Amino acid sequence: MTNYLDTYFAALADPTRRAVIEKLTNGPAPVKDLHAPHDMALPTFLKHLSKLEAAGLVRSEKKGRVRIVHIEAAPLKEVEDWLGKQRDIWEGRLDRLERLAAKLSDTK
Amino acid sequence: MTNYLDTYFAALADPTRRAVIEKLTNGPAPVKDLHAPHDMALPTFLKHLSKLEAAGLVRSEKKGRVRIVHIEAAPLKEVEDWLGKQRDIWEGRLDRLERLAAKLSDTK
DNA sequence: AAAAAAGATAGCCACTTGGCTAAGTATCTT
DNA sequence: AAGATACTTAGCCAAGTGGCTATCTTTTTT
Repeated sequence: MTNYLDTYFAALADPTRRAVIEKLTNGPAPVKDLHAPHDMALPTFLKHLSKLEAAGLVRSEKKGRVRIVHIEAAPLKEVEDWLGKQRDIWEGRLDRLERLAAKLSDTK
Repeated sequence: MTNYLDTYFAALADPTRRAVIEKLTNGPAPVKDLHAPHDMALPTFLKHLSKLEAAGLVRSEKKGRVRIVHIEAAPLKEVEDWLGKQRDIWEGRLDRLERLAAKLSDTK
């Protein structure tokens, strides 16, 4: 039962990788640009990138000698949805079934 | 610059720990009950719990020989907010400054 | 007072992670 | 054709993670 959420959360549990995501929300970028602000060796940075890509949070294509990376929206939505669902419950909101039940008992 | 988000995401990057969070949204519970559905030794499970508590996603007090665990809402909200912020940008929505700029250039 | 219940602590292990350097492979530029 | 650019690959390492068993300690229960 290894959920995709595992890899999503794991991929986001690192400041370097979150910074990459943040930058990519402004549009695709080549590896070099993404690497520039991070004070670490390129191979180290590439490991972060490939972890993001393995998780499916990011995709990339190579054009010439440059690799262009772009964000993948859907997974982040999934993570957000999981969190939202938990919040709905702990905030005491009713889920659909409970709403329906409440409605039915109202009209009786 | 080690953000709290690091530990939040890391703590949530495991199905056992997310299951605990899910269960706790329905209210506080003792360690035994939280452990029951998970097929692993208690000490192993306790490590997961203490990781959740170290991250601040959960708190607990001991009453007699039982430890009652309850969820902490604020951190999950923070995680959700970070994700929401990213989505706002990649969906092409404008942030406050940009809205302001747009407004100003409209009225000129 | 003894036994059972509920955790806590200690210590071991295989595997992953995040960092590095060194060296290789393409693809432009000059 | 040579040199510079932009990655890529390989291999090493220390620290962290998730799992286990065995052994306490502390409350209840009987």
